[in-house]
Amino acid sequence: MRIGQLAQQAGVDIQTIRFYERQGLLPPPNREDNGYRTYKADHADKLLFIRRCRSFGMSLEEICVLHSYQEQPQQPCVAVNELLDRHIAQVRAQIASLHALENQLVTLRGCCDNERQSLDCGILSGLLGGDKPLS
Amino acid sequence: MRIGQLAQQAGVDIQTIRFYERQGLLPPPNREDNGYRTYKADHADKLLFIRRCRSFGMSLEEICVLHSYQEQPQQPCVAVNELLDRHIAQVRAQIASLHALENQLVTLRGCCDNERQSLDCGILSGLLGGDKPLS
DNA sequence: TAAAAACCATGTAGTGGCTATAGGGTCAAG
DNA sequence: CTTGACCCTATAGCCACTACATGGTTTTTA
Repeated sequence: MRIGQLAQQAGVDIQTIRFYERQGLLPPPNREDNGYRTYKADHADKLLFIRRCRSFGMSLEEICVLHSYQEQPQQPCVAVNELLDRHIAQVRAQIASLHALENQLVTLRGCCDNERQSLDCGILSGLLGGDKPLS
Repeated sequence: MRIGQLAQQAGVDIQTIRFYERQGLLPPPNREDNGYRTYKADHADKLLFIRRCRSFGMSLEEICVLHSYQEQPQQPCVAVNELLDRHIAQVRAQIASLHALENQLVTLRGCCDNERQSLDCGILSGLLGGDKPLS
C-alpha cells in the first residue's frame, strides 16, 4: 500500500503521515525501488491508533508513551490508567476555566445595550480600565 | 518609562511588548539617543487593554479590530457587541465539545480496572480497534 | 575609576500539530 | 509524447509567545 492509499483509508492528509514518521510516531516503512513508501496493515493499525488518541485530545508525546506501553504487553497497565486519569483531569480543568471565562464574558456583554457610540460602549470601557477586576 | 519598567508594571515579558510592537498592536514608541524605547502612559493603557482582552481569550486579530473601534468614538458600537457575541458563542462551543470529550474519556477509563497487564488493558484495546465508534 | 551587574538592542529559532508550497522525479493511459 | 496522477524532499507558515545568541549602554558597587 502506498502513502496515498493509506492516507485515504485513514482519512488523513498525506503530509500528516510523513509528519508522524519524522516525529517518530510511525516507524519508517519499506521503500520501493523508486523511493516510494510501502505500508502494511501494521502501519495502518498504528496510524488509526494515533488518530484515535488525537481525537481524544492527547498530545503526540502522550501517544508515544501509550505506544511504548503497548510494546510491553507483560507490564501492568497502571501507567495507562494514570495517563488517562491525568488527561481527564486536564480536560476538566479546561472546562472549568472556560466556564469562568464564559461568566466573565457574559458579564462584560451586559455592559452594553447595542445602541451607543463606541465612546460610551460599556464593553470597550470594561476592557480598558476595569472597574471590576477580573480573574 | 523604559521597556523593563513597562513590562513590570503590566506584568508582561519584555519580549512580549516588542512582539506586540512588531505585530502592530502597540504603536512604535519614541527612542532615546541610545535607541532605547521610551513609553508614556498612553502605551501602558494600550498594553493593559491588550492583556485584558487576551485574558478574555481574544486573538490578537480580534484585539486589533476592537482597537480600531476605539479609535472611532462616534461610530455605533454594534460591531463591538457582535464581536463579543461571536466570541461567547465560540467559548460555549468549546465547552460543549470538551464536555463530549470528557464523557468519551470517562467511558474509556471505565474499560480498565487498573490491575491487568498491558496486553489485556481495556483502555489500550479501546484505543486500538474501537468496538464503539466515537465522535 | 574600574569592574560587575543590570538593562537595552536586534535577529533568529523553538513550541505543537499540522498544512501548504516550491521544485522536482515516476509511472500509466490516451 | 504529453497529460495527469501520484510520489519525493525541503522549507515556510499558522498562533502567541518565549528563549537564546550576540553585542551595546547604563547603573551600581568595590
